Amino acid sequence: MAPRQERQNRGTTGTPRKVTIKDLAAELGLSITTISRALNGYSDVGEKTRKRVVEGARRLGYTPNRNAQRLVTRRSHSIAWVQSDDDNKFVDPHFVEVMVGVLREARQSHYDIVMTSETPQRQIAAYERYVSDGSVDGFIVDLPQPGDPRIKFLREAGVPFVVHGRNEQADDYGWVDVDNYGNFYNLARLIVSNGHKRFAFINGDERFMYATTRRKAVEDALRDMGLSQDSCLYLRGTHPMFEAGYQLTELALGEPGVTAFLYSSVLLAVEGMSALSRAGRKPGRDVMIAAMNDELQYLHLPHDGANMTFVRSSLRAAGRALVAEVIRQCERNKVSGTLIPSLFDLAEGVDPAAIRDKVLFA
Amino acid sequence: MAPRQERQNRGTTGTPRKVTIKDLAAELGLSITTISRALNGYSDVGEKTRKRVVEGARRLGYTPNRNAQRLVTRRSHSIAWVQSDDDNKFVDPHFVEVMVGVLREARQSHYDIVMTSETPQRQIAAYERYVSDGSVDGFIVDLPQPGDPRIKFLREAGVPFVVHGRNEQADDYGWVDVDNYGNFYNLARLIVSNGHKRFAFINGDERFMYATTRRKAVEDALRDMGLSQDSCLYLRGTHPMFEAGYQLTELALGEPGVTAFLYSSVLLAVEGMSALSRAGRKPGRDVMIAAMNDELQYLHLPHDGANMTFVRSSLRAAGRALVAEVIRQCERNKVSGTLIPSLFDLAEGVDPAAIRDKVLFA
DNA sequence: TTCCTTTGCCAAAACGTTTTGGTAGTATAG
DNA sequence: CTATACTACCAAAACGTTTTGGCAAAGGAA
Repeated sequence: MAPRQERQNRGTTGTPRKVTIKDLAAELGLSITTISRALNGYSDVGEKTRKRVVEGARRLGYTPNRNAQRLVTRRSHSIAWVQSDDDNKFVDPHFVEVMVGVLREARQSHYDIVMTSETPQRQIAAYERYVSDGSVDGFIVDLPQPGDPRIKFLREAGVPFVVHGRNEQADDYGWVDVDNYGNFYNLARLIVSNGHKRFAFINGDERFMYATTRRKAVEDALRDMGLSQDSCLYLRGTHPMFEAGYQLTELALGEPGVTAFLYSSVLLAVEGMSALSRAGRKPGRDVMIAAMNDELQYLHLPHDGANMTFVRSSLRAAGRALVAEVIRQCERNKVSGTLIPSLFDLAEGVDPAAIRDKVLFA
Repeated sequence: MAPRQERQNRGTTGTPRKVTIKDLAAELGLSITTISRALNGYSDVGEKTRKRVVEGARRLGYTPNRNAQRLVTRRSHSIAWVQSDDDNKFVDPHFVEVMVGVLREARQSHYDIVMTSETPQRQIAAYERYVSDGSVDGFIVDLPQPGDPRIKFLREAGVPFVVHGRNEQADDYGWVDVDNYGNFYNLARLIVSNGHKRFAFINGDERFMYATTRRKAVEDALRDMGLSQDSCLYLRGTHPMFEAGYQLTELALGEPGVTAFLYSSVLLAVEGMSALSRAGRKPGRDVMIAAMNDELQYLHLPHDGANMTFVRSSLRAAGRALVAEVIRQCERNKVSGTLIPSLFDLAEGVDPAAIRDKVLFA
């Protein structure tokens, strides 16, 4: 019978074997238990010993093997962000903006973000895989739709996740969102109270909740003010929102009596501006322009941007909040919603009387 | 100093215990060895048995625990992409374009992409952590600079990695790149051979290799044609390239004798176009416009885009190649460079005589 | 003195896989 | 007939940690 051999490094690479907790224990004449507990800050390790361990780890270049930690603690300290690879999602600057926040917060919290793209048909399969193979602790879900199957799946799986936005079942899960309803309700009132009899509302893609919520808010505002729905020329964009701003603005210019424009994104508004200026309309003088401003980093507002009225809210902040919430769930099993603050930036001469709260959220 | 923690007891989660290989073995009356080997396609498992195992796994919903696999195989099937969080990187559409390719290829190859952002100072520390804790198999490196410390570190660590671009030590590592030198050499010759005595070259940020390589290519082309370096009005942009295109084009318009414009990115070119049209210059008639076209998905070329001359190359393809290369290194330990093909799209009336190869790479 | 805490350390049992080195049993060759 | 090869399975070791349940030694209280 062959004696048990000490198995060595399998690979034929020249890289030296990594130093393990066992090596460090041998070097210091301590048990691996003590090494582990010293490095993890437990109180049953003497102060001198802890110092020795920390110093020894530094000297030998010891880093705990994360895969072993993951196996025994059943925690990966990673969260998955599954993207829908439909050829459009990624080129949306709104998405990139959220990503900056997500990555920044994850780094500060010592979590990893595992990014994947999957075709729309295989989305659920991707979630299923990550849930059952234990490679992540939680999930970020994007752009929820009504009755979103991803949310259904994750809820039933009983795994931590957070949604950027709210659909009709938002009581049942953790989310991060801006006050779409309140903001657009206020914007519609603001436009009307500034004397405009008819305005165009150029919305985002109605497949997504944020757009349907905004539409309803505007409709409700009109109704509450006793106005006909016809006061609003409603135009819906597609996702993402490039080009639509220009074309839909041109279209609206052909309609009679439209003196104000409400855009679902500053991106649309900027495109609309060039259609307006081409048509010889001047914002702040001939027409009123209002929009949701998501603080897209790369977008340089035109010089006459001061003539637009914005509800401003940071998508980066939303990204950070997403990660913070899902980590909270991972570590404390508590689910909550987070409303991202919004501010009104009024163009010169605009009367704020109709706005219920100038600062919606502090 | 981290606060000391007391002993923890494992919380009683509500979720049911996951089914392990042991459960499946017990269910089927087989050893865990056989289960493992059956599912991993080894030949020493009978065909009937394999069927039974696969079917049983499906029935019980068994998925191998990825963390256990990672521990024992020393393979994570993940690759890290460490971003430099300098507030600008992410908003660059070029980056997003690469990302689409990276994520797509990773999915198809069953690898995960672990994305992190780190401040420039802490970059190396991030690489160090990932190298030593075993959580990834390889790395993607972006936007190399001359003497890039990240490349130095990864080479010395002896770990698989691939660089998008080449610096002066490109023989020593795997890379994916476009033929920056050849393309810009040809573009400069093309401009001159079409009769232009003086042209503006609006380049990217010279901190990065792609920009310095392009500059050298243009200089060499002028020298090889026996022309003074003064034939080229050289203007450098910063990274990323928003706004610069407009301003630098305006600046160049103030210089005498400039009849052609060479842009390092189609993004700059589009911005330059509006400066040109504002100045009443018409591309294809008064001025010649040439640019590198990275096929940015979201960028809609203006209607008169047909009057520009492009070298076209897909950043998505580059993203895919990056992942393919690093996986190749992980699995076969072989390092190689990949040149992404480029095509010339000539504007109407442009004489291609000066181009050494119309299709640089097939 | 005796008894009870507290302090500081440790051996061993997990965690869930893959891989090694087998061994019966059957088929094939000589 | 025996020797050999192949087929189909398995027990146990290993991967590198964390956590459990200890146990001596020292200190304090009675």
